[in-house]
Amino acid sequence: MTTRAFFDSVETEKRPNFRLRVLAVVRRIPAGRVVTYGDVADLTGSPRAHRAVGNILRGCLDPAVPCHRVVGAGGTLGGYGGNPSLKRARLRAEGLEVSVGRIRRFREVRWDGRTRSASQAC
DNA sequence: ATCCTGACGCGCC
DNA sequence: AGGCGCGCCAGGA
Repeated sequence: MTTRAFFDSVETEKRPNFRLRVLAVVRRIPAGRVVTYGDVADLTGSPRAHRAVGNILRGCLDPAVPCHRVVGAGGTLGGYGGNPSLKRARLRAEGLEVSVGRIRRFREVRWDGRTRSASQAC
């Protein structure tokens, strides 16, 4: 199944597996951009499921899912399976600045979920 | 079906 | 400014 077909199937279903929706959203996050757990929950259609989102990402080992781009509210780092340093490294590798456990210029790098391509001006 | 657990969020000390 | 506690939701036992 193509990526597009996968997204479509997820979008069209009324109440598809929450996990699939979460993964679908996370996969859309452009490199160099971040979203909060709450944002992901919102994009999946369950605005208050932010906590469940973290639960889902907890056991996500799929490299196709850039879960390091999912951060805490306000730009806090959030969790990463006990490897916050790895999360920082990956974010920095994408050009993001992290200081004292917070994403710098969070407002600017926060992805709104609208664009799928990373047309991000530095 | 019920209870418990969190990679959370946010209001309140 | 920082920490604590309660609320919330989907999964798994």
